[in-house]
Amino acid sequence: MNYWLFKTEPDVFGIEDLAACPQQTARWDEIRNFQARNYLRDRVRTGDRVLIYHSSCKDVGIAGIAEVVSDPYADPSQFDPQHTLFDARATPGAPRWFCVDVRLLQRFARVLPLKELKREPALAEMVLLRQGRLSVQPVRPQEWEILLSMAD
DNA sequence: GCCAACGTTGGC
DNA sequence: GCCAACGTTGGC
Repeated sequence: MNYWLFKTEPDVFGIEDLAACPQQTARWDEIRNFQARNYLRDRVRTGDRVLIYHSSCKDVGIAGIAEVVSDPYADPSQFDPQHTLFDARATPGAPRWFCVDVRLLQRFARVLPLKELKREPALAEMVLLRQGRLSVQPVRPQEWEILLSMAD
């Protein structure tokens, strides 16, 4: 079982939107970055745990945790000519982009601010703090534990 | 809205 | 394959 951090813009789809979905479950799709795609396709599996991270918004930080409830499958949006993320180079036999389904496990009482993560020495090696612009990224088990204790 | 960082594209 | 130009992400 692996740990991940998924970024989302809450103005588009945030943790409150996930909470409002049937079974608090939604498709995590529209990933169009190769590094993120490779993690999704090759490493993310049913049962993995995910930090839901809110970006480009007022309260930037970790909003809660979710569980991956499907193995990766072809992101349907790549095949839809009406979709802004339609990819003419993708076919059902050779999809280029992938998604998974996630189910909300816990919405934190408060969004754990990015500012606090930056202050915590034990989190200095987090991918989130080391590399920008990666919407699906691995989280180390020890980082996961620290983050959950910080959220209490 | 600014702008730094970084990914992608395309000419050569 | 290099690298400049361009586009996007994302914090502030």
